[in-house]
This record gives sequence, C-alpha cells and structure tokens, in this order.
Amino acid sequence: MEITSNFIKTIMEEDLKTGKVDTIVTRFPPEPNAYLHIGHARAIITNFELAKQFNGKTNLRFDDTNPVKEDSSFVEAIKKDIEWLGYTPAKILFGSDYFDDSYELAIKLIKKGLAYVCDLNAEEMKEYRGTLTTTGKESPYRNRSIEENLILFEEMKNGRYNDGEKTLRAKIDMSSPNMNMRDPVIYRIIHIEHHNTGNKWCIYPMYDFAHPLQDSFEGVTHSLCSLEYDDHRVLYDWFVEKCEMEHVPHQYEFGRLNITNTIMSKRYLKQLVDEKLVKWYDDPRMPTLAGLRRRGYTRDAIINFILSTGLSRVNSTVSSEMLETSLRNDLNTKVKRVNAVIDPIKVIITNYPENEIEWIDVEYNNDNESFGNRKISFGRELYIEREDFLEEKPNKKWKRLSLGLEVRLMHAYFIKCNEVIYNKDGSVKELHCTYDENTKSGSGFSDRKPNGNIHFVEASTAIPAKINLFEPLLLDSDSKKELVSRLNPNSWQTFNGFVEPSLKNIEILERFQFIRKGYFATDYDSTEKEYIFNRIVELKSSFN
RNA sequence: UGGGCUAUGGCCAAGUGGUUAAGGCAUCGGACUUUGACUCCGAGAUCGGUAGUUCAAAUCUACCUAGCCCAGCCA
Repeated sequence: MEITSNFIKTIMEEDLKTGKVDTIVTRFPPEPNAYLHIGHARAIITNFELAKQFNGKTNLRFDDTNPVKEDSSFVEAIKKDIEWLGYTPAKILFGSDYFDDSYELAIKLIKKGLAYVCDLNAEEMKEYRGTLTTTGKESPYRNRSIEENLILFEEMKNGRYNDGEKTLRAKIDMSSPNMNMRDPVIYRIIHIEHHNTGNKWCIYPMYDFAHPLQDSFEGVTHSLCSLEYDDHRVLYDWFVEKCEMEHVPHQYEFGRLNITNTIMSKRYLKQLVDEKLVKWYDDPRMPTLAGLRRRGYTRDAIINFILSTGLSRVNSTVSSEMLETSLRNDLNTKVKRVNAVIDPIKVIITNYPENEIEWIDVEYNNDNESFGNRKISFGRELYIEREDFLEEKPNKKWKRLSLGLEVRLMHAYFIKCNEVIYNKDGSVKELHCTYDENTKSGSGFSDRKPNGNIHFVEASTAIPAKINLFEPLLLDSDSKKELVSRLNPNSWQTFNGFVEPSLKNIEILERFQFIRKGYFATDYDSTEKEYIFNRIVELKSSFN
C-alpha cells in the first residue's frame, strides 16, 4: 500500500517537476518527552512514506530545545518505535546539535538590528503583548543599541543572569494581528542540565527560532507539521530569510488524527501513567505504539490504517473500527487462526460413543495457503462459547445454538440441542446435544442448512489456558472522572478457557477484542513471533 | 470590522470548470460458507448556505453560517 493522493504529495510532485527541489527531504521531529502514540504515526508514516515514494530521505530529529521537559529515556523509546514501524532514518539528530549555530545566528540577528535583549519579566511581557483584539505595545528595551544587545546576550550566555531575568527577542511587529509576530522570544535563560549538552548552555532557543534553522541546515525541503503551526509559518519564513539561510525549507501543515473512543492527548496518557492506572506507557491498554505493539498490533496494520485514513487539512476523527479492520486484515494473512473457547460451557453429545476421539484434518481459516493443515479433535464432550448459546432464538438473525436448533460445529458435525442442564444459580451448566454423523464437514452433505456455524474444542484433549481480554481505553470524555471510572479492573480480564491441542506450550493467550466477528484466538507463531513471544513473557510476569 | 485555517453521504477521503461525484470504514439487503470472518452482488451524497460568473461549477467570485487554532520565557 502506498500513499495514493493527498495535497502534500501533489505539492511534492509539482516541486519536483518544476525543479524547485531535486530531492525530497523530510524529517520527523518529536520532542523526547513522552512515548509516541497512534496519532504520531500519521506524521511518521507520512514523512517516511512520502520521501520513500520520491526516492528522498527522512531524518529523525529530536526536538530537545527545552531541557526542563525532556529526557533521554524517551529518546530510546521513540527510536525503537520508529524502527519497529520499519523505518530507517537517513540521519538521527538532535536539535541540540545546532546550539552553536543558532547562537551564532542569534548574534547575526542582533547585528542586523533584528533582535534585542529584553528585561521584561513574563508577566510584563504578557501585558505588553496585548490581546487577540488589541495591539501590543513595544518593550522599553526594544531600542537598545546593537553593542549593548551584543554584550547583554553574551552575558546571558555566560550565566550572569537568573532564569527569566532576560530574554532575547526578535524585533518584528508588536501590532501584528498574528500574535506570533509580536516580538517573539527566541532565547530564554534556563539553568538546568540538558540531557545532551550537559551544562554547556544556560540559554536555550525557542522552537520557533530553532526549528526553521535546523530544517535549513539539514536540507529539509518539506517540513511537515500539524495545523496549529499554520500561524507560525510566517515566522518560520521570517527567520529563514533574516538569518540569510542558504537552503530555504518550506513548512506545510496537515490535520491531526484522532480515533473515536480513545484518548490521545499526551496530557491524559501521562496522567494514566502517573496515577498508576496503567503499568507504563507500553501497557496494552494504551494507544501508544508501544502499547499497541504489546497488544499484538502489527506494523503493517498500523501503516495501512494510517494510509487508508488519508491526509488533509482537517483535524479528523476516524472510527476505531478502521484500526481494527486493518489489524484483522493483516492478521488474517499472517497469524494462524485457531480455536479457543474463552468462557466455556460443556456440551455432551449423547449419541457419540464414550472414550472415543476423532481427529480431523483441517485447514486454517486464513487468507494464507502456506499455513497448511492441522488436526483438531472431536469427541463426546466438548466446550463451546457461553455466548454461542441462548435457550430461545431471540430473532431470526441469531445464527448460533438454541434449544431445538441445529448448528454446525466448525470443521465437524451438525449438532442439535435437546436439553439444558442448569446450575443451582440458574446459569447454564451443560447442554445435551445429538450429532448427525452424516453431516461431517467435507462430506458434501447438503440436505439441510444449519442455523449457523460455531466453534468448539474437545474437552479431554483441549489445553487449559488463561486467556486475556483487553478492553481498549474507551474514553469518550475529557473529564478525569470518566478517565478513572472507565479504567476498571475489567479492562484487563483473564479467563480460564481452553484452546485446541495444536497450541501446545501456550498458557496465556489473548483473544483480541476487535476480532469480534468470529471467536478465534490467535496463535502467534507467525511473522510477529518475536514480539508475540516477548509479549507473552511480559504478560506472564504482569500477572504474577 | 483581531488574525489564520477548514467545510464533499454516519466516519475518513479523492476530485483543481465539462462522463451517471473515486475508494475505504460503518450500516442495510442478498448469495455463499468448515467463523455472523473472508469473498461476491446490491442499496445510499448534487458537494455547509445564499447569490453570482459561465454554454457548463463540488471545483471561480461575493456574502453568510458553523467548527478548529492563536494572547508559554512549551513544542
């Protein structure tokens, strides 16, 4: 699958055609202050795929210009996620690699009379900036001489001032209707150790200043970012122009991706971790890439999902079903589908001989012929899924077992339910059924149609297994109350179920909640083997 | 009379003046069935509104409406 058509691709094609650029260079610039989530996947995949399609290249650049928020532990996690998605950055860089350069360029701006050191504190600066509907007023420090600015800025760099005491600002236009142009701060004082540059610096460039310059240094041609930076583009261009950058990159904005019933904002994900409502950012219930990976999502499912949602200048909210569909389609070709009964009720086939087991050679129900066959067993005592039985057929759409009705046991025979045995509490204990030996699967029997197909496992040969069901983060409200209440223990439930005999050595399985159109657990000896194996190990330890 | 952006079926999204407005997801109807999966048929929009320009507009213009973003020494 590849990116079919979107406005950025069109721009790139045009730029290539007109010779505006020779090679497409993009970059993915995460701030290393959290784990990547599925929303970031849109930016990652767009940047990498687009460059790939045009034989260009993509850098990974950690945007680490604010040491108070960032941490190198996130750097590794982010690298791992990108690698997992199958992308190899042309270069891996840090914003902090350019601190010397941006310092020099700041001096250049001062010398051109386009930047000044300002003594206003944060509160005063806010006052002077004005509001959305009123213009700002100029700082009293705005017209310091170039010489004075040069000295003060150097003193800032040398640590003579405390945090917040002075800033370096671009001299643009305090009456601009675009707030970003009202003399934005380009350097601030922060006396804190930086995870990359240590204590070398106590002044750090702001995003708006650093970013366009970094893009330029790296030869980025198309700098993609989200819609909220639209207002910043004019500033972006201003810095590139005024700093007289040789290479001129261009910024293009696209809409953010949201998914229904999922929280995606960094703030809430952090809250879940901080309040220990989840174990960590890679908890399988989290919509982070690491969480989805642990949960069994494949890279292709995620990439196909992102590509199928397209890209535009609209912040979109796509249905979570699309994500599930991508996964189901991908798994269907990669992961063998096998029988597992998660919440069993016993079925006795009263007309089947005791102590006899029949082995049936069956195909996997996958879109992958290379999987070959395996054997499943059939006998007098079976387990079926509790939800596959209702005493009375509730409506004509019910395609499962009911009293007096006949269904096909997948790969085996038709059975008819004759009697329901109850527990004392009124719940169903077991079902007494009869089978029709003429109806064996593959025999060509076609005299009558069953009321559906259900799966089963044979009781004596089935392997007991703990089967996990993860409920995804289903949060449709921003309120904290909602956040907490939805994260009940049931969001991670373990059932004592049974799996078919071919699944030896597996004690814990997941039945993906999203494979709801069918009742199969997945056996993981597939292309995702390594991850799956690791996940099972992790899960085991999680439950101890 | 702050500025910017956006508006195509339930959800995404192609379409850049000229066939019956692609496709995916979801839904409904049907066929098939060793999963209600898969597959296969079939169903649904006149393009936020209004007025213009034009032989011809979702595509151009004007006005209107709605939604999102911006007043961090965050990114």
